[in-house]
Amino acid sequence: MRFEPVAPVRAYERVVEQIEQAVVSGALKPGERLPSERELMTQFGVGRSTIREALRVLQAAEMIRSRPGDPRGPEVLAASPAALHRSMHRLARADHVGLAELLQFRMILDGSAHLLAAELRTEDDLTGLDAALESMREGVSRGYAEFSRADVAFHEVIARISRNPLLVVSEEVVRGVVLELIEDKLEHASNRTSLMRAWLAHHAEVLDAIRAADGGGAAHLAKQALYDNYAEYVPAGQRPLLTPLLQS
Amino acid sequence: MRFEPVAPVRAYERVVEQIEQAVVSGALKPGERLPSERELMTQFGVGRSTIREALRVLQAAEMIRSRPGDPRGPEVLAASPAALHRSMHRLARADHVGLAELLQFRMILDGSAHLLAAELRTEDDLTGLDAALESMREGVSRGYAEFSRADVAFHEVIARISRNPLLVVSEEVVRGVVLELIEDKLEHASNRTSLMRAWLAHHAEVLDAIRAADGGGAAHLAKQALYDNYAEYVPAGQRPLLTPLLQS
DNA sequence: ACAAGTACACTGGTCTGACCAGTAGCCTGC
DNA sequence: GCAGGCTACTGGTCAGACCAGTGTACTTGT
Repeated sequence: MRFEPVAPVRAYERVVEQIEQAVVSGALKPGERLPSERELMTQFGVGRSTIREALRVLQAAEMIRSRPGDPRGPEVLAASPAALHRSMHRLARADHVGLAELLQFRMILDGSAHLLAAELRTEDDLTGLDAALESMREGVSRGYAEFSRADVAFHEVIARISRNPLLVVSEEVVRGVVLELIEDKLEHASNRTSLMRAWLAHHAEVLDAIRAADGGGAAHLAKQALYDNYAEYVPAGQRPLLTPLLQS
Repeated sequence: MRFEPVAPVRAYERVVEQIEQAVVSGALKPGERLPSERELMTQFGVGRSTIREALRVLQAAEMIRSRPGDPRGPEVLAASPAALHRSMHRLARADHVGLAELLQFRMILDGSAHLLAAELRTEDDLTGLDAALESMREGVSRGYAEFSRADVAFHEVIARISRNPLLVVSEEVVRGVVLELIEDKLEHASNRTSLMRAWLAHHAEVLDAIRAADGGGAAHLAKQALYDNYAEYVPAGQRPLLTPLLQS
């Protein structure tokens, strides 16, 4: 017989627990309102600071939102990937996670997203991709910022077609962190126009593979493109981490 | 010229921002201590309730931990996947992320981890895997709980060999969430011994592929095993989401 | 009758001050 | 040298207060 160590349970944790339970059980649906802090304080039988700390925790988890002056009370929010985004972002910026690991992870996610997109795409999806590619083409002549935004939009369409929110969020986060790490180096790139043309050509190729429902081909193109574009920023000693992904 | 809507910035948010910045920039390393609440209150020039709400937010993000009575003050924690786990768990229990998406994501992660492991494994890694497999073999006769723990250990070794913390953490989190979702169904499985034997055989097969440095083979085996074991719990209509991943 | 404007009751955000139980380290007494 | 108590702190909680802001209901002007 072993005994478990007991942790003291704070009052605000009990409050969080009860409210969270009400939300995940569906007793409180998104859009509904919590009682005001002063009302909660009498219902739970604790002081207002305790209630407020509990609400802060729930607010940090994107479960509720409170606005000063609103007599209807704090609002229950729908589940959103924002909290996932934040915690993954924090983890990715921590130590032991360098550009090599991020790029490796992104190759995995991007490759899989392209594979799924090629297999699952509908006709509507294809027209959406056509439109995204078209605005990239326009973006070439309208400056790097515009082009970059169109590029992001293209990737988002791909991720959406794969119909997996986890994939979408993870890829978005990793892409953001990668760009943060190398944006200063990208700034100095002199031949940005030719880079944009190369990117455009690559996306056209990917779109062809997706249209042909060639999942393996699309995945390989995506991973190869990431490698070609970013591997130069990875320390040479770590590049062997990336090459195995290019084979499949 | 467009103007952005401005959101009122709360005092506690500024406090969170500054402390978080100090942590991610490395000015405050894990194990170090923050000043006491009363000291922070004078440094930031705000009241204690504001400081406490900020600390609650940071604590909910697993960045700090405070114990009453400790004169050294709140402790800065190392980056941990706990927050990621919580937010992914919450998202998984919400709509739009069901078992199908989780399993799909896990097939991607697990497959990639096995691929990388097969390509990057050293001799030491192989002996580690042999040991893990051996304790699984022992676990068969020592009950499901023991076997399950050895199974988890095996997966952790695989993930570690792939040398990518993001992959390790993501896989761990997704595996945990998947198990939570179906653990009640697994409880009732009558033929657990034969299930364990099948799992064991599969792991031996995977280990052979890794030993042979056959990345594609190991990845395919891993994904196929996940599909074989868990697809029955996925609604039939969503199973086509999983099959494309088995082809590569 | 209706629109515009105003008053009010209430919201969340913040501060102050207080009390409590508990801890870590010092400091005594042996 | 060491066991035991002492003390100055810690975080957890509560109570009460003030403020700027909001939504609503009511009043007012037309």
